[in-house]
Amino acid sequence: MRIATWNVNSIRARHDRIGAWLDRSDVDVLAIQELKCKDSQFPEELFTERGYEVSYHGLNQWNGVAIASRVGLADTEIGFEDIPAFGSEEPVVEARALSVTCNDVRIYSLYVPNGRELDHPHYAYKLDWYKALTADIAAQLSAEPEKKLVLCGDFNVAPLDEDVWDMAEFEGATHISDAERAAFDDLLGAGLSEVTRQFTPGPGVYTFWDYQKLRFPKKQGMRIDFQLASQALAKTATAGEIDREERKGKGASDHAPVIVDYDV
DNA sequence: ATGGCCTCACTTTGAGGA
Repeated sequence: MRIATWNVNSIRARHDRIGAWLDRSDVDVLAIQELKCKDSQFPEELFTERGYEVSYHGLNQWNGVAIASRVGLADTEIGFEDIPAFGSEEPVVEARALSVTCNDVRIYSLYVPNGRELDHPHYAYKLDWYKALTADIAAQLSAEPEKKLVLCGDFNVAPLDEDVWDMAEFEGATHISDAERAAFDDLLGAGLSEVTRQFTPGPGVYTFWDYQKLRFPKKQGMRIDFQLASQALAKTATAGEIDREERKGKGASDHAPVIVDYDV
């Protein structure tokens, strides 16, 4: 079973590139983040024409998550237990989490909040979001230790110093702070292993390159997109890759697809 | 040439991204 995660940065702007990528990537399941559209604008035919079922959740021009599968797709859940809301006036639960079951594997598509600045309310929201997600996953794996489950997504944390091109550039910035890295580690502590790094070792290996300042040609990126699998699933991982070819050329997303093959 | 972006919307500037 071949599973990919990809922050596409607008499913409408990326429509043709996503179709071409599906045609050549041979993935069974694709977890998508940053749809940047509401449900009524979602291009279902992009997936159904290729034999994929698809579940999606988009509220407006921000965020949005989906999962497409050609090996079955059941029990769609939007959000997770006690998912935090954001906003001071009228807090809103954003479209950042969706899960489905494909071929007996519970699969999540997650778009973790960015955090913006260390002293911004969005940063506290990001940490709260991690905490609630960790509690939900820990409860599931505690109740069912052999459950096959994988969190796919844009985690908006660079767990290691080598996951950014220059730590000096990130002094005082989000994505590399101790609290964010601790939140990511705590999530792993719920019973998950990050399965992509073993197949794509660094340094200098990234999943995101900013559109600005020629970050991609200069090889200045960040590793922030991952697959976190429960032990029962992680032990079946046989191969993985970051498709940085997909970052090339006009009209690319700023994130590359991250693919893992599981022997299930 | 020593800086260089992209997407969306009640667009023609501002917000958000990371």
